[in-house]
Amino acid sequence: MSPRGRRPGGEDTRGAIVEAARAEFSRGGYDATSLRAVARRAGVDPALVHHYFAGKPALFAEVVGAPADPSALLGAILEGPREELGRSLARAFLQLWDSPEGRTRFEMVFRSTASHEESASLLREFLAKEVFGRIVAAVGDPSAPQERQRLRAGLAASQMVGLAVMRFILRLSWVAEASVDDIVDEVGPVLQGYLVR
Amino acid sequence: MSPRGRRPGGEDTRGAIVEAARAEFSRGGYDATSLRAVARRAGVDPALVHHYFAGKPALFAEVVGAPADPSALLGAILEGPREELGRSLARAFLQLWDSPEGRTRFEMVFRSTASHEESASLLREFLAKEVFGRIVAAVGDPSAPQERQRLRAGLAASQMVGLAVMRFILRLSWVAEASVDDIVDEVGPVLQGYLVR
DNA sequence: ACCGTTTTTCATCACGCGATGAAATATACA
DNA sequence: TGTATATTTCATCGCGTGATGAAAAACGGT
Repeated sequence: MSPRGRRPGGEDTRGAIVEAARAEFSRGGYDATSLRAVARRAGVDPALVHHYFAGKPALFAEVVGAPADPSALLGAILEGPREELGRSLARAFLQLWDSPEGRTRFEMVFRSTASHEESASLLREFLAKEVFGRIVAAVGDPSAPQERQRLRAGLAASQMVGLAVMRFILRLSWVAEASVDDIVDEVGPVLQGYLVR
Repeated sequence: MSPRGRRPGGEDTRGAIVEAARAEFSRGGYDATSLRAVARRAGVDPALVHHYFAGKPALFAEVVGAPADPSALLGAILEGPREELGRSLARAFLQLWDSPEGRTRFEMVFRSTASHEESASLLREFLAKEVFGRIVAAVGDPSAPQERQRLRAGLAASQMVGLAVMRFILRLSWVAEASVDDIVDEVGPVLQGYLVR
């Protein structure tokens, strides 16, 4: 490969490794991704990956830990008109995931979640606390018991997760090839029904 | 382990291997499951797995290929009263998956789907053709373009898949611990709205 | 009682994995 | 210039994997 020793130009090798890791993790998930494959893609010796990151878990944490955090996005939606909440949510999530990086991030998290119990816990707690907990708190409908509200919020989340699975993982053509607008027309009212009663 | 040679009693060793494989595939999916782990669980030498099955793919095919086929179930539902279709579907799928073996099968297929592109194609085609294609054909609403109907069927499928992911994989407590009746009350009308307009 | 067949373990092979410590080279700063 | 430091590859180790061929033991039919 390259000669030994430090490279001439001021290249961001560490960044290249992270980028390569993101690509590899997003196809195949956690277990199926090898440090050697990451190194290969980054054009780098496997030992260098170990030099920068303590091990595979640390590398994974680095990759998923740099979040385009959805809190801001969510806040804006929750302050919009209440009768548009379902459609706004649907559109926001779809646009978030339809971007190339969002899509990549979703696939990555999903695949790792499926194959790695630890990731599932992380994602579960994040979703419950940071996303849907906030929604429940914001659009609270006092006429229903809290249990019911939470179930409804969970089902709204289920609809979005299922949608993403169909569109990005399973790629069922009826869903994968539909336009964002058409999907928002259908899913918006459903979310509205779950969340604002 | 055991002495060499054939075992005394008329044990169904092949069946034990299949059972062990089912258990192992269902936790960890395709890639993360090793033939050695299957053999270990079955109390058998790894080479014996190879004796009965040509290799890992063949073993996997054997395990997922024995289907409790949902066609019959589906047929019964489609002949029931149309205004109950959403609730019937929701209840049927939930009961199917809530049984221990159904749950296991779902986890297995899901994990393999997530980590193995080939499985995703299989599942996609099966869902489109055998399940939701039939629903669309049966409850066809001529006032909407076929494209729209198919999107709606796909979204109904998404809701059920997402529900199962939340309940069985992510185990978000709000959804995982709810009763079947409560979920049917909420999801039934949503499916009804997607499918029968 | 014999012999062919089936079932089972044993002993390997080659390979890819994650990890580690040492060596080589470029940069940074005095 | 000289020397400390950061960056990078090299050479391994030990382990688990999927696969294969041969040997041993029980069964089944005659």
